[in-house]
Amino acid sequence: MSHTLGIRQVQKLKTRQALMDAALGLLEEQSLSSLGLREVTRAVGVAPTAFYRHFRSTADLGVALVEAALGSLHPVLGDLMSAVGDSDELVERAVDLIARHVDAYPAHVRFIARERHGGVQPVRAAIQGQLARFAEEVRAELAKRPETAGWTDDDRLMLAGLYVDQMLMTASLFLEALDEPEEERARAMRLASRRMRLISIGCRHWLD
Amino acid sequence: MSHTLGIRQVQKLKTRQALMDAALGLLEEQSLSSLGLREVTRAVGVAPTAFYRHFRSTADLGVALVEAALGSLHPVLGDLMSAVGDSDELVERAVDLIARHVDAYPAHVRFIARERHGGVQPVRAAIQGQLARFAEEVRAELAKRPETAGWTDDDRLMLAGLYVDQMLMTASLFLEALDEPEEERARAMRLASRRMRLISIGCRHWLD
DNA sequence: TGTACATCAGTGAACGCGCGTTCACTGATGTAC
DNA sequence: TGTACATCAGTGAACGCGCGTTCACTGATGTAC
Repeated sequence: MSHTLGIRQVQKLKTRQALMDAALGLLEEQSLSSLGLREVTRAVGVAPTAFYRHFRSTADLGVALVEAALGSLHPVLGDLMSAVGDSDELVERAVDLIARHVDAYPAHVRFIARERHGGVQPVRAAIQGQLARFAEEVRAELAKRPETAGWTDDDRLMLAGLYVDQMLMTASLFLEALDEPEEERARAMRLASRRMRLISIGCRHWLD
Repeated sequence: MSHTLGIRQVQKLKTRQALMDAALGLLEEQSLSSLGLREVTRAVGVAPTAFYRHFRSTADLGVALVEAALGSLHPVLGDLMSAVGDSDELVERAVDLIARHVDAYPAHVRFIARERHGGVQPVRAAIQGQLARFAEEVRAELAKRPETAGWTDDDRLMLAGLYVDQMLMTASLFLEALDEPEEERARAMRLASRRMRLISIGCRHWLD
C-alpha cells in the first residue's frame, strides 16, 4: 500500500517550494513584515491568486519557512552532539560545522536571525518554540555526559539554551562575513572559537 | 554668548521627537522595513509631507532611533562598569540594571533587538557600529581590572563583545517576560544570572 | 480499456485603498536696519 | 521700538502605482464504473 504522489500533488508541492524559495530570496533585503504576496508570486511567475492555494498569508508562509530553516539546522545540532573528543576539539568542530551550514544555507540562517525578534508574532512564536525544542534536546544529551554530572536539570537547560543562542550568534556573525575576504572570515571563526571555549571553561568549573 | 533655541527650533524638535516616539510605538508590532511614512505622520497628527522636514525616509528615521535607543542604553553600561564587588554581586547588579532598563524603555530595547538583524541595511550598520563602540569601551574598562591581567587585548575584546551580546540577549529575554506574571519574570532573571555567572567563571579560568 | 463526471491548482479581470512623492502655498518666527 | 523683508515648518491637493482580496473561470488530473 505504498502511496506515490499524483502528478497534481507533485506539481503543487513544486509551486509551494518555489514560493518559499522566492520568498527567502526576497527576504535577503527586507523583513517578513514588509514582504508582499504579489512580490512573491511575481518572482515565481504565477498569478497572485495562486498564492492562496498554498498559504493563507505571508505570515503563514513565514511559519512554513521556520520549519524549513530550522529543519535544515537541526541535523547540524545532531552532528554537534554526537561528536566526541576533548573540549577544544569539540569547539573547533562546532565552529566548523556552523560555518559550513552558513555557507550552504545563508538564506535560512538570515531568515531565522532576522525573524527571531521580528515583527510577525506567529513567526516569532514558531521560532521560539522550535529553539526551545532544540535546547531541550541539548539538555537531554548533556544529561548523558560526564561533564554535567552532579548538575541540576535546570542548570543543564540553562547551559543548553546558552549553547543554542551562541550557535545562532555565531551563525549570524559568519553571515556578516560571508562576502568578506578569507582573512576576515578566519578572524570571525577564531573569535567564535574563543567565545565558545570561554563558555566551555565556565561549564567545566560550574560546580567549583 | 549662550545660545537658547528659538521658538521655531524648539517646535521643530518637538515634532521630530513626536515622530520618533510615534514610530517606536508603531514598531511594537511590525519591523522598520514595513513602517510607512504616512502611518507615522497620522499617529502624530501632522501632514504626510511634514515628515520630509525631519527625515529623508523611514530608514533615515530608523538611524535616528538607533542613536536614541542606544543612547538610553549607554548609561546602563556605564553603571555596570563603574560597579565594584565580587563577581556574583556584579552579576546580580547587571541583571537588575538590565531589568530596570527594559521596564523603563521597552520600545527602545525591542527596536534594537528587532533591527539589529533587520531588513534595513543602514540601520543594521548603525547598530553594529554603536555596539562595536560599546564593546571597545568595555574592553578599555576590562584592561584596568585585575581579572584580565595577563590577557591579550584581543581576548579582552572577545570577552567585551560576549558581555555586550549577553546584555542584549538578557534584555530581549526580559522583554518577552514583560507582560508575564511576576513569577515568570523572576524565573527569567534567575536564568539570566546563571548564564552570566557561567561566563564570569569561564573568564576567571581563562588563563588556566 | 474507455467513458463520464468530479476535483482543484492556477488564471485573469476587477475592486477599492493607501502608499510615497511633487508642488505651490501659508503664515508664524526670525532678522536687518 | 517699529517696519520691511526673509526664512522655513507645516499644509493640502494631486499624481500614478502596486497592494490584498473577491470571483467566476478553465482545463489537466483523478476517480468510479
